[in-house]
Amino acid sequence: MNGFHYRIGQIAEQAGVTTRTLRYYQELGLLEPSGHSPGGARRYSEQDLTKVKRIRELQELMGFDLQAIRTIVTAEARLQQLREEYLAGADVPRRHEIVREAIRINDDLRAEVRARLGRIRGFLDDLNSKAARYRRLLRSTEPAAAGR
Amino acid sequence: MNGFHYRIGQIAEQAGVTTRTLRYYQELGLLEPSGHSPGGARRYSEQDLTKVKRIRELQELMGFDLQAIRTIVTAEARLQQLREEYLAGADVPRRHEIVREAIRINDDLRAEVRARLGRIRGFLDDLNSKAARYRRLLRSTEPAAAGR
DNA sequence: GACGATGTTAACGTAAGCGTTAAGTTCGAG
DNA sequence: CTCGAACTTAACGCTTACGTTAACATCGTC
Repeated sequence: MNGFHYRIGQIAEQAGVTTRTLRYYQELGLLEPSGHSPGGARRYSEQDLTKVKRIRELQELMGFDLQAIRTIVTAEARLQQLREEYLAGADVPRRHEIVREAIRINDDLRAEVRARLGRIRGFLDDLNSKAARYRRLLRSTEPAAAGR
Repeated sequence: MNGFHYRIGQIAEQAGVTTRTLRYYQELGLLEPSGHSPGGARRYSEQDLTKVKRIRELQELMGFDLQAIRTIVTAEARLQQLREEYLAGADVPRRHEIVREAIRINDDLRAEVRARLGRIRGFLDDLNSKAARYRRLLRSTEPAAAGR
């Protein structure tokens, strides 16, 4: 059902990384390919591609190292696992446990993202007021120029 | 007038870095101490501390490497130089040139910061909708619970 | 079934950003 | 003037996140 027909080179290109990077992520336990060819070559799914892009986002936008990212994606994989258990009709206490953990991880991450967002906003505000100052300075040396 | 009485260890502590980091920044031409003691020890000013913090912000918030940061802080140092020339009564075309360059650098940086801000916002939106889904999932398995 | 493109593992290499150590010098309080 | 804390340069070390190369296997198209 869930197809995994993509080769490593294709996923690498789509994600904007190299094949080395994908193998390295696997080494770290960050991203296991969804399947393998008869001969043993890695085969990836579209979900895998999404995961790679997510890892990159966490790296570039949040500046996390791969160990921290592993914690996050592991938690998310657990939720995926829950969905399967859920569909298979797992016992309720177990479901609760996993969802609560997912919520906790998600909330932590959200808090960090929000904090970062705030800091960047402040940084941008600084830049904006600097920009205004620069332009005032420019106008003050060029007082008689009308709009063009 | 402009005092530079701080020792490297004090600045390092204030900025949350080590002395090694400050010396490394100097190696890279990122931050020259404002002065020296008679014996040759580095002496920093409060402005220097501000610069260090700025470098750290560009590193942590924007993910720039130190080479890119060097370009930015160099441009800002040029503006500082302008102020001195300005006060000394430099010729107008030169002032224009430098201010325009400062504006260009500032605008480029602002564009990058805004882009990053947008991406992080999108990322946060994703997390928020995920959070909502998780909580719905939790409520669906716990239908009869009132507020506690 | 040939064969070029693409894949495999294993190993060493590399750049950035400092950490650490060594061996000596200077600072400043008493 | 002394003496411990803080500084100096110089050099090698270390971690992360891959890049690169070698030597070989497999894929899939003709």
